[in-house]
Amino acid sequence: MADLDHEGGTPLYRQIADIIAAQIESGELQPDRPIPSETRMAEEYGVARLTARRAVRELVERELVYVVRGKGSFVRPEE
Amino acid sequence: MADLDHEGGTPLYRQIADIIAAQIESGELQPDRPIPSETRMAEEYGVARLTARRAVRELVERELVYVVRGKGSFVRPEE
DNA sequence: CGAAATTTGTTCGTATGTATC
DNA sequence: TGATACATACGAACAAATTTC
Repeated sequence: MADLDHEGGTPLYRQIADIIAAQIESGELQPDRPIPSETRMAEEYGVARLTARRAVRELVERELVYVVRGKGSFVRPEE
Repeated sequence: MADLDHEGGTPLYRQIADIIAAQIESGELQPDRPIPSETRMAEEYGVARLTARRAVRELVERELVYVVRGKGSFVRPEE
């Protein structure tokens, strides 16, 4: 699992964000349920925590995720 | 705010360092109080974090600032 | 009540690659 | 050729909120 392209074009954080986004849109990750923690994602995809963190930031900017400090990051429910 | 001269002569990092230095000398930034973080400065002046970092290095070389890893950069108190 | 574990938040430290002047 | 500057990425330290026991 979690084969990222370390070569050219797409940054790792965006690749990860795209994977999570797909899981949200497929319903694999459900509204108001947590997505994997930054630490978990870092392990999962073999990246640094900060890179996982950037992926989460991307998802927040895409309005797919909201974050609660000390608790986790969650799938944003539909309007 | 924070209009830097992207044209000729003075490097961006030195321009930023000069701005911070002026704020220190005016008392706007006080001894043992933090100066803006590298990330903050990067946003503020529209430069890369590494460029902000070079500005901080300049200030350290001028003995106006000291840096503590994981905490921040601070105005160096008078002798 | 408190201590520990988990999780996000923020900061500086470092390295590589690319582009521009 | 060298200095400047940007983007990405990993590492390390510290801080704060939350949960669990």
